[in-house]
Amino acid sequence: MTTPPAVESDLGWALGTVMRTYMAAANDAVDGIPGGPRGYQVLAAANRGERGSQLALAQRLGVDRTVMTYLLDDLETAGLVERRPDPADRRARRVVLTEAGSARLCDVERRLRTAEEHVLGPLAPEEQETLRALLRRLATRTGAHSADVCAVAEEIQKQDAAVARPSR
Amino acid sequence: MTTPPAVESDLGWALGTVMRTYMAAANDAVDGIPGGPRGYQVLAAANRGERGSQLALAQRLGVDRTVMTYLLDDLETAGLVERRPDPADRRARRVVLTEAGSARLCDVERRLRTAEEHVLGPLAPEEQETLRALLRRLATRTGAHSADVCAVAEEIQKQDAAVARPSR
DNA sequence: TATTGTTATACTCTATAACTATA
DNA sequence: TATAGTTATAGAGTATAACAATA
Repeated sequence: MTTPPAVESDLGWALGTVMRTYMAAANDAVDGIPGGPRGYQVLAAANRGERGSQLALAQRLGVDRTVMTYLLDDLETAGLVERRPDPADRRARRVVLTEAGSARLCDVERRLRTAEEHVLGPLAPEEQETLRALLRRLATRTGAHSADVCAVAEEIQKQDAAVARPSR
Repeated sequence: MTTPPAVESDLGWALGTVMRTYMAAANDAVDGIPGGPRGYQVLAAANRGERGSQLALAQRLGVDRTVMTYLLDDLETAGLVERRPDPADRRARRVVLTEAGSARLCDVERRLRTAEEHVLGPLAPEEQETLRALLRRLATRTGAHSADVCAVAEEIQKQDAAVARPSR
């Protein structure tokens, strides 16, 4: 009835707050890049030579494929990327970095490193590395089979049933 | 010129991916609550008895104060909270939980715990606790003086100058 | 004059559906 | 028939500005 034991790890609030702080810093760092942080991530993917389709790229960034079209339109207009026909599949396009895009990416990555250091600033260096590693593992794992939402829903319903039965 | 050393800790991508995964699970868990995850956080704040203004609450959640109005409208319509006049300041309103709101909050918190466990599932128990602790510290710290964006911008400009000078 | 909260309006972002061209 | 990509339209979410009440 009083304050409950400590339900308050409040992962949601912490994640959201850190995310907002990071987004504010990142938005500042990628200022001028069409599409903001996402535009940067497209540039980074193109630089890595990831030759997946636009669809695959969109899924990795967690956006709709139509959004990717607009994003690439803007990046192409800005002269940072080019869409070239894929010789293997004439439906698909390959996204490649222009020289200007490459230079811009290099510049932005430096700014982003600075921004990240500020966001993680409150933690000790080894703690920063721990956090990065944990988040990275979580992201790659959950990214792999991202449709576990169904499993969660099922388990919740099971619990609902279990709770509804005895205590009422 | 080749792949750079390892700029690829890619904090931004990892944070974004984990955030999306969590949001998907949380949206499911708070299904039915007006305003979704934010509605829940308002309930949780009200339950804690945080008697700050709507404005303060909005800032904590990182939303505009006008959004808070709509959010509270919906929560009040659903009979989960009430707006009562603040005796100390007749401009302000106090947000208090109704009995139904309290019950609903209890239910949702159980669902959220389950969802969180699934999101953090890929990590070992002690790693989960480490991640929670690190995020919490980061959130409270950065939340405290959240306007450090200016400091970041300044430092970036300094670096821009330093980079532009010698290598060009 | 500054601040809390509300309302109305406008804008941005995103998804939906329909279309073209390839496979 | 199914898929990659584009386009147009509609919708949700959000911010902006103007307002009333109070400090």
